[in-house]
Amino acid sequence: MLFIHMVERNDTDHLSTVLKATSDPKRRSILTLLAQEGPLRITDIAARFDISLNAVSKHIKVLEAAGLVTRRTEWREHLIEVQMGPLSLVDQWFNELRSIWALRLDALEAALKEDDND
Amino acid sequence: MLFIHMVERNDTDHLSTVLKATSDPKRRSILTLLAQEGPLRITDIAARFDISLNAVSKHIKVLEAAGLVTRRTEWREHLIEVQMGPLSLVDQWFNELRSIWALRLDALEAALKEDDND
DNA sequence: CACTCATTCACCCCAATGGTTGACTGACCA
DNA sequence: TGGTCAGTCAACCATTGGGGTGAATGAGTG
Repeated sequence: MLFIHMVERNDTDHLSTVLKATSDPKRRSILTLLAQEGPLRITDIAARFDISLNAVSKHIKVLEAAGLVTRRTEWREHLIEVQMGPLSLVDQWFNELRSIWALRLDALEAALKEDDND
Repeated sequence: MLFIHMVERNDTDHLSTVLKATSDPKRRSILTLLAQEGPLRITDIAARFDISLNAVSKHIKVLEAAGLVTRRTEWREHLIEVQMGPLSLVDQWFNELRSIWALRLDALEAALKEDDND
């Protein structure tokens, strides 16, 4: 089983991890870079940003834990690839929140209409 | 001008703030509560969760800074109301990332087809 | 003016985060 | 086997973050 480190206790935790991972501008830049250039090595990523190799390595680990990135160790290099999957977890939660909110407004509106009839 | 504290230096910062604000499970719970029950006082919110009034006050400030919540000081109470607006900022960024990614895949596919013709 | 209630402020605590440097592992090359 | 390159580990530092307590503010109410 690959991606063991990506498994989370529950969805709430995973959602938190994804949101936190994307909340850092540098990590978002990394994701964008990977999206446009395809799989890259840690070293390549470090070269683009004014950041130490070590710092990039840590960022990648955070993204990896969120499942936003996977690692393909090929040859002696680690190829890092972006993954869009986890984003839908966020979409899902947002839409849930929005629908809960809309539901309440609908009920409120209905109640007001009811009031009109009195 | 209302919502001065909500104004951010730039969109990137605002996006980070929104993502960070939503990355905390307790804050997400607060947002959900507000979505289903409508505007509530800080005290009301604190009563639902096993958390001090002070902690809630801090969370609200974080959500407020992200624009995910607004405060209507009515009477002697602060009514906190959820705002869906900032969520679309995240949607937007996600969709941008996805389209950058898709674009690269399309180009790759085209290149492969080109290769077939040789 | 005194009292109460809602919220914030000022600190303190501790855990986590982003960053650094320097040493280490592991794979390939000569 | 010695060298070089990719990446991680370990230790450290400064900052932030979530939480708590107790005092202060500020707007009603009596």
